[in-house]
Amino acid sequence: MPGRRELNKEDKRRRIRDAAWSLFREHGFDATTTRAIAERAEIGVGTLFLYAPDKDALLFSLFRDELGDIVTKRFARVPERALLDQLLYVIRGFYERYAEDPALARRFVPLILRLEGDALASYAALNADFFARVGALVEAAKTRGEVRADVDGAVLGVNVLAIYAYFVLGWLLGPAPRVKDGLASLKPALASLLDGVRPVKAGVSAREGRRK
Amino acid sequence: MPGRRELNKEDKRRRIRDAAWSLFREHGFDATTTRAIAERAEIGVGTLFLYAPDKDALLFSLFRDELGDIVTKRFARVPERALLDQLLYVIRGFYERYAEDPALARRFVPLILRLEGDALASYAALNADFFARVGALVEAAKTRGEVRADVDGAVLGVNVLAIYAYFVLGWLLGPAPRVKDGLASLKPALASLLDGVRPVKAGVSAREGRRK
DNA sequence: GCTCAAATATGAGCGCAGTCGGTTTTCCAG
DNA sequence: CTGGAAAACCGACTGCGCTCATATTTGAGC
Repeated sequence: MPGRRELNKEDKRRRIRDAAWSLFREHGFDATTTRAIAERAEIGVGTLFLYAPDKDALLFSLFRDELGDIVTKRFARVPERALLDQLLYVIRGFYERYAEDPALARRFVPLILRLEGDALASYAALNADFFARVGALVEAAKTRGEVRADVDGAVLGVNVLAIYAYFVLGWLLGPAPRVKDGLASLKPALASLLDGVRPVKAGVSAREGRRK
Repeated sequence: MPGRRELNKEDKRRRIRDAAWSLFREHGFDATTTRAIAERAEIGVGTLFLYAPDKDALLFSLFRDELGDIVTKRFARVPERALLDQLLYVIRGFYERYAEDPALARRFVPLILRLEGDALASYAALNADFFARVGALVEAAKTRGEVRADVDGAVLGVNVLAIYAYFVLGWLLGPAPRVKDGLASLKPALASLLDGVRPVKAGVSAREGRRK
């Protein structure tokens, strides 16, 4: 049962998030001062740093929360189609979000490589959730006969994320990333990964089977 | 013919490099102030920023130069053995260097994702040089019959770097990276990549051929 | 050797992120 | 309702990265 204290904190958290997103969008990450964020959120500077250990961590948590929401929402509405299409449906959510704020996204991604302690743990949890959900899709695909029964869903999840990460990185670092282009280059790579786990029909290799 | 002006600049560059490495090693990147670097290099703070656009760029250029040297030196002494061993000989140079300063290396790697302008160009040049040298090794391996004649050496170079990057990243982000562990996990991945380009002997697949 | 413009060097100063000792708000036991 | 402890908040302050107006050094032309 949340008391006044917890409600106030929740409200401040919301105001900080809104203030930070709007200012980062208006002026960019570097040109936005922590004072300006505090002012728009109607709190003192000192208070801001009670809610985020530093400015980088603030940006990181903004994106991490949204990516978490995207995972939840997209997996809840996964289309009843082939595994590849299901994966692309989820991943499209990431691409669309990044494309909304490409400059901020470019600032966000390198932060992942510098995570430590709690922030690392929270990101790892997000990743683990993603793996598990991909694993569930893979299991369902097995019952449909799209994937060999002996494939480990969790391992496949890791591979999917690795390939996604590699492509989204190249896409983000390039000039003016467009969702369409990003998905177009990712799709064949994922398709090739999934080809490797398709059940092999007698006398026909997985790759040839797909071409039919 | 270098005049006094050029000699002075070269000397300052050297002093800055030495001062920065020693201080970064002693106190870490964040705890080292630009004032301290300038003082140990016996120059003014303002002068330091004539030689590096900012503190991050300074760390970046230190590592980039050393990695460039490693590429040159290691490729000059590549052993006359199988392609995989040659690649691992070169890459071991990177692992050993990173292992010397793991904390600084962790700070360095994310900087690569934020490169722009001249710094990006200089890093791209380093990469291109690496690809070309790997390409030369691949060509030599072709004449020895280790690699199929139709394989594009440059493309293989890109793949080698991609796999290396993936593994070195995971290794660096883990606790207390040891050279032995890093190479042990990288080796099978590279071996698998090279298996894919081995000449196929009649009636024996590349992978089975390797197992003999 | 002297002159002077261009190149190079300098450190006081500025704006920022982040801290910390003091203040206010919240909660609950009595 | 009240006392007081704990939690939350605050903004003046600190120390840092980086700038820029000024000073110094260099070397070509004479």
